[in-house]
Amino acid sequence: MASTDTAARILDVAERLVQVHGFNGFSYADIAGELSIRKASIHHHFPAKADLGAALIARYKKTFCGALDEIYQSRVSADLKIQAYARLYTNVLRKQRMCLCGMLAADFQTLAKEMRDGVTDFFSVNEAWLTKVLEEGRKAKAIHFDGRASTLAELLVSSLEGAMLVARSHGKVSRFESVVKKLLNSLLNAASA
Amino acid sequence: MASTDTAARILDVAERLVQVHGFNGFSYADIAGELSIRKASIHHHFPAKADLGAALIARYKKTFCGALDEIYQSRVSADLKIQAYARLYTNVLRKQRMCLCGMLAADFQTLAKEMRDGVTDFFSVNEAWLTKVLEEGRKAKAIHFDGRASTLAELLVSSLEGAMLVARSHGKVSRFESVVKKLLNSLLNAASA
DNA sequence: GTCTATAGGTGGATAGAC
DNA sequence: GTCTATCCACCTATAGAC
Repeated sequence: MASTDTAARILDVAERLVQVHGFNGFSYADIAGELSIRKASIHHHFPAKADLGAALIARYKKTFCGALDEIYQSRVSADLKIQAYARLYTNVLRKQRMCLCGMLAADFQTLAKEMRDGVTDFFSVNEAWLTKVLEEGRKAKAIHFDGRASTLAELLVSSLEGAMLVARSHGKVSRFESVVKKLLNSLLNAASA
Repeated sequence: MASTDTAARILDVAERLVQVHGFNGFSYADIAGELSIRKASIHHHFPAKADLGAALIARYKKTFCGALDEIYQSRVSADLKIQAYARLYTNVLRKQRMCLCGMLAADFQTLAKEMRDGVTDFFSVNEAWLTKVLEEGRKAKAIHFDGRASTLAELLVSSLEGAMLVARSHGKVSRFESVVKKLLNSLLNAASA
């Protein structure tokens, strides 16, 4: 249907605008201009901007979780799974974008409750996935680390989001890549004390 | 003078607003309302919003660099200097704020050139300071790490900024603290391979 | 579903009196 | 230096024709 198609194209443009300019850095007029439609048409699909934002988060989360499932089901060692996880971030940065939810985390205090909950949940899902992979990897002796896997998972998410954030202001993907390489080497290959 | 005083109070309020809501998440009306002055008075001190933003960055950088100097001049070992550095971030987060320049890094694509340059320079200064401390610490055998100090410095800045960003959406300082503890333990106390 | 038209408000910014 | 008054562009959102 044209309806579904329009909604998807609106989400595509809005997603990029949020990832580049932030949730308060774009307007319905920007989307309308790019798609050569009227602002009112966007309101038909997403009555309020918060509705659009919530839909963006839901779709992004769904796509991201699909990628996580795919990585998890690939029968490779845990350290390769973590590397594949990091590549998800690299691919976003290559498009000169920030992670959608990382960007929304910056805008957090200005968001409607539904959007806030979506952002928080996105990070929780990521941390839960990493925690699982880390624990299994430690059990299988594929990776070595001390302490709680959940803390290490939180550290990985934090560091990857932060590396994207800072790298964007330097305009260098290479900087992100060297930092991530260092991060994974230090955290996952370090000999247990 | 009342002038200087007013300008400083404007910067105080604006700084908090940027750190909490982002550069595109507040207006001159918000500042005027809090200080019970008129918007025109703010324009007298800072004609355009970009002028206000540039002044915010300059002041923040100056304050931050002062703190860095103080830490550097304290005659403690490098690992304690790094810990003191991390506490600078913790103190910001305790006030329920994001690092000013971390927030502006999210808004980066929407900023005027002067502001962009200020943000980029803030990170460069931080990384240069950390690189110096790390190299001296390695030489003195106070800390141990492999590879280039500058890469580790970039990783530390990235991770601290990211940990603030994500912790804010969880509303927990304790999460930030445990992540930072893990980060410093893993990176600075790891046995050299 | 998409459009025109418009409401009702807020954004940053300026002119000029005091 | 601060104010009142105002400009105008833009914002989110809605009503109603097609």
